[in-house]
Amino acid sequence: MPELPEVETSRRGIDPHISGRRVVRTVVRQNRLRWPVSEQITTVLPGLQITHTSRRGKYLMLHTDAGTLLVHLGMSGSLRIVDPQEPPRVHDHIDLIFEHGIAVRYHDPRRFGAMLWTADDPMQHALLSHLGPEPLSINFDGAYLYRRSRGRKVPLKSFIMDSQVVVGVGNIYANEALFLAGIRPLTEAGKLSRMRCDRLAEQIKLVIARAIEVGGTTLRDFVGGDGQPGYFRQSLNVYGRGGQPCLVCGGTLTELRVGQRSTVFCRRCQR
DNA sequence: CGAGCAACCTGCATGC
DNA sequence: TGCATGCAGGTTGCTC
Repeated sequence: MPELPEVETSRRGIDPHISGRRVVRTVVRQNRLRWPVSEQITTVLPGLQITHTSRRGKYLMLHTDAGTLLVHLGMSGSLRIVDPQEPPRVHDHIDLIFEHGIAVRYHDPRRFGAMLWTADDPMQHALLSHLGPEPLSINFDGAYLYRRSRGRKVPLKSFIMDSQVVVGVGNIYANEALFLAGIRPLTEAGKLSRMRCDRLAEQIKLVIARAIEVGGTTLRDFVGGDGQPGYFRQSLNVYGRGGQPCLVCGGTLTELRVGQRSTVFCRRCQR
């Protein structure tokens, strides 16, 4: 599930339940995620207060005075606020149990996610230090895209999905943003005109901002993920619609693979 | 350095 | 019904 909007929705969902609250206990039922779950989650975190939460790209951060918990949801991860007494379901790998009798429960069938502790400035962490700008920040615009894309021969879609270029543009939103900008995904990144860089940056911002808005109203109490209705799905123009008619021109949407990822676009609307 | 691709896992849809 | 296959929203890290 998680692209940037889902991660931000998850952060907003859990934040009011845990900010300012103390962790009293943690339970790690499965420590084999993408990397082994940091032992500090058991040895250091209990007793510490979560001062606040934040997000960088698709990484969630739970801050304490002694360090930061980095959480990544991978491809199938989700968070829920639960009663710690509630029996865990399959793939409920980790509980962070709080003083006031609630728990943040991490669920991840494919275990592509991560739960890592860092005592230092989290932004200096190897996973975060090379990340590109946030798509909704003023640092991300057409001028930036133009500058970064010069000389690059990769397909434009792969380029905007590169987290070193800009964070948070996953497969769904890459497809959607390119459709809205009217640009074909296989366009060589380095050949994109300055004007089209403006259009693309603008559509990336719009599609992500809208998804956060919708996710925020639909998911409210927590999560982002499994079992939740496909809230953003109804507003998708191309993703998952290969072979079906384009909602704008009626032409048949083309589906192919770009960098091993399913890619859908309209030959007529996108040039 | 850039580009392409395998790999990490499980669940689910599809087709024989 | 059972089984094999392929695919899934992410990211790292390998090879060339």
